[in-house]
Amino acid sequence: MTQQVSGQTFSERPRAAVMEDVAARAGVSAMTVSRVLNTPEKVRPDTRARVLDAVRELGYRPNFAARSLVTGRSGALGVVSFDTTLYGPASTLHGIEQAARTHDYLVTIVNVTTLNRRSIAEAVNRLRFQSVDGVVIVAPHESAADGLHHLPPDLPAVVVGARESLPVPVAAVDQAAGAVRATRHLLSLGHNTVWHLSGPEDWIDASARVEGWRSVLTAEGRQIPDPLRGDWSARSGFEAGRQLARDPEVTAIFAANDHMATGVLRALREAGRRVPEDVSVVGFDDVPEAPYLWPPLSTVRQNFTEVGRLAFRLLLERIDGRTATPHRMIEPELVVRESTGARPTPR
Amino acid sequence: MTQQVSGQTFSERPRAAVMEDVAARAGVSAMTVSRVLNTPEKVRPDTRARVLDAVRELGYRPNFAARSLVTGRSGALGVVSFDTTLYGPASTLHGIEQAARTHDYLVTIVNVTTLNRRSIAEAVNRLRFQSVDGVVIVAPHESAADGLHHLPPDLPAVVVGARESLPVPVAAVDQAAGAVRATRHLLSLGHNTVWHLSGPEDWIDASARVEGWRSVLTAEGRQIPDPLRGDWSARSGFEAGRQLARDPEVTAIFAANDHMATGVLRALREAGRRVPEDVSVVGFDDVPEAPYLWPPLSTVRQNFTEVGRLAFRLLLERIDGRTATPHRMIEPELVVRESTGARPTPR
DNA sequence: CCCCGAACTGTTAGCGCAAACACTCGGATA
DNA sequence: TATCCGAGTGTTTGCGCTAACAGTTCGGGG
Repeated sequence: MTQQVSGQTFSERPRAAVMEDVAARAGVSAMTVSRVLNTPEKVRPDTRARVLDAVRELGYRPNFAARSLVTGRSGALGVVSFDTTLYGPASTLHGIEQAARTHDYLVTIVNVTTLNRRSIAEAVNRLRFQSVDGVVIVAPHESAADGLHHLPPDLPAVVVGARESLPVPVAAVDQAAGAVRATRHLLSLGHNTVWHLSGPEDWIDASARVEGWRSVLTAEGRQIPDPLRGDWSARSGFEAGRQLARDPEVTAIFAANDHMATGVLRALREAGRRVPEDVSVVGFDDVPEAPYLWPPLSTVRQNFTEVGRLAFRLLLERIDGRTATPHRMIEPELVVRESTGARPTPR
Repeated sequence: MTQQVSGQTFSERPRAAVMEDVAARAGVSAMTVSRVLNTPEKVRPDTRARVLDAVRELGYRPNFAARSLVTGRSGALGVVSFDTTLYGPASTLHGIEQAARTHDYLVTIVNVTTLNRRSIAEAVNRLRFQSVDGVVIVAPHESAADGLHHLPPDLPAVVVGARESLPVPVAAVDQAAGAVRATRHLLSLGHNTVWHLSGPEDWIDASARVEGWRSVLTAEGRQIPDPLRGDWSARSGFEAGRQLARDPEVTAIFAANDHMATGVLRALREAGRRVPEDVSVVGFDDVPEAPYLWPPLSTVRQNFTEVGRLAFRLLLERIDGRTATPHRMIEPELVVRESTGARPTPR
């Protein structure tokens, strides 16, 4: 059955080696090869060596589909995320992937455009049928909660960034604590109160930051201005900033993320209000460019990479059947730069 | 084994339905179910409807592992990327994932910390081990070229952002063309020449932008200043900006990305040089916050999402055995905002 | 010297699906 | 009327692997 001219009819290359080929070459049964690969300690050292030689010589790689069909395991993890172009989710994903890689897991991602019960179920199902061993769900929206309460009970899952206690472990940054730090910092500089530009309504991080900010003002007996609402974008920060710039009472602004703070900075400039001489501004996230804005932005740093690592650790505990820590918080850190200063002395 | 009320979202059933269950419910054989799913036109409409009803009622989803075992396909794609927290790679990944999802492909990612022959081979092998149907390699480094020339010939692959012609299809943005546009724009505003802050040495995008910039200056017979070198970060932009601010000759700066441009803007401010009255600045990328910097940054927009989509399309052609377009360029677009203006009239 | 169990290796079966082939049946064809 | 045809469906088989169980070997205790 010689192959003649090209024709590309059938690959002239011999088929990829399968377990049986390795077994034949090593003079053992396929089962022994399987054992060498999965439970090497149960095979006599010299047999093991012979098998491993054969594996190497044939360039054998086990067929993932076959293994996964019979074991129900895949060595892959699923990540359901909302929008991986945002700085936070992208960094979290990166942290998860990094941790997974060092433990020989692969990461499969599914982005969803909306977070609700149906979209989460659908994404999880897609992953489940790819036989992932577990899923991490990055769910920064309040509206995701419903979906998170109805995850399939037999699939190890971990949630990143959810608020309340769930039937699954949660890894999150303590948003409220970050907001508390930002607000206290501004008050400590002498400002009478702090205006807040919050994130969009449905976001957990946004409302947690509002709560942290409000709690400090309440505790200190300060006036609590109505928070303005943005959508995380620099554009919305700019618009809110224009509004705030008009009010001479405003001397301290806490923006719920750095991009909005960027817009606020610009709006203040354009309105002729100097930062930090006239108005102090604090952001949230500590995006890489924050130190190089003008002026360098004081902000609250969230260690997303750490969150990703934590999420992976929790998931691994789940997969291995160890009882997992139910809820773990990572503390954010206030980073003071030059966008915050003492309250201007009233003339 | 009665089902309780249940919110249809996930089956409480101990075992998920398999094809045989669907077949039994529809009163047909498993093979017919398989045909309904794969080649519906070969099944009589009423039979097809009965089967689809059964599929819906049982919440049946085919088992990927089993299908993949028999077809040799997995419905998963691999993406090898360098650093998915950078804006460009993250957006590209997002574009790939989006395109893949609409075609019912899943995306598995592997990040590498360095791009060389070994790391690429290693990443590709990990993916291959998972039986991905093909891989997209996002390889923005010159040093990746070696690895890209030695990809396994039997695995469909596509490269994003490589420069030269490779044995595999390439999807890329025409970086040089973008640089040409930015440089021409500045010259057309009356500047005598344009200073360039480039990206790090090993990056293809960086050197392509240098070439585009240099070619325009050469063609127009302008003085060609030594380009400064940054590392994409706002920090490096800031440092370069301080240096440039000292030289009164400098009236036009083309920074190789927006983050560096952000740093340049700040350095110029601090040195008391106004933008755009004294110095014009152009960036590259059009990051979301670019319109909200102060002043709004003129820049070159790269449509990363489109690149991702293109890469997926090329890969799909490869997988399906159609002859793929070897090299496809996407044109970047100059976006003029307020950081560029006429050359200051020399006193 | 035999029996027994631990350590190792082999055999059988089947995971869920689709390719290949076999069958059925009604209508068109000669 | 006998035959063919082909659309529609069923049956068999095996993809490559591992779980479960069945042998085999070997050394030590009775």
